[in-house]
Amino acid sequence: MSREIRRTMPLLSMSIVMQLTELSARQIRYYEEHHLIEPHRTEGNRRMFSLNDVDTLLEVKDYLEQGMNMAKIKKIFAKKQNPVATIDEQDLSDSELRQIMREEMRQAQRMQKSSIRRGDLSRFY
DNA sequence: ATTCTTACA
DNA sequence: TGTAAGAA
Repeated sequence: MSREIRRTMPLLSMSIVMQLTELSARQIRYYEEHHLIEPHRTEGNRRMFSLNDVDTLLEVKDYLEQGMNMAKIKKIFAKKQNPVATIDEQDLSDSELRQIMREEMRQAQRMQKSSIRRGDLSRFY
């Protein structure tokens, strides 16, 4: 199974993601409304999150804890998807840009160090 | 028992 | 953002 599939496969319930991220259901749903994540839905309309969703939420949480508002966070993710086209150099300040880069590094480390090994998910159930 | 949507002190 | 209400 490719790594891409493992990270996008929808397998985490709301309650589990709440524990993993320490965010409230209200917050998680709110960030979804703002298109920061797009969890899959089950037949019963329940949200199913992927490991990528969890990583994104953790990144959002970091920005939030540093006092950033939704507007700025949305710009950050927008730029992450479109690094060239609509770049307004004055959109984000230099200090904000540096802050973003720090989070990117932190994010990159999480991707490497915390690889989910066989059996690891069992403790969540 | 859990999660979903909608609405609001 | 929290929380309550009603539905699924």
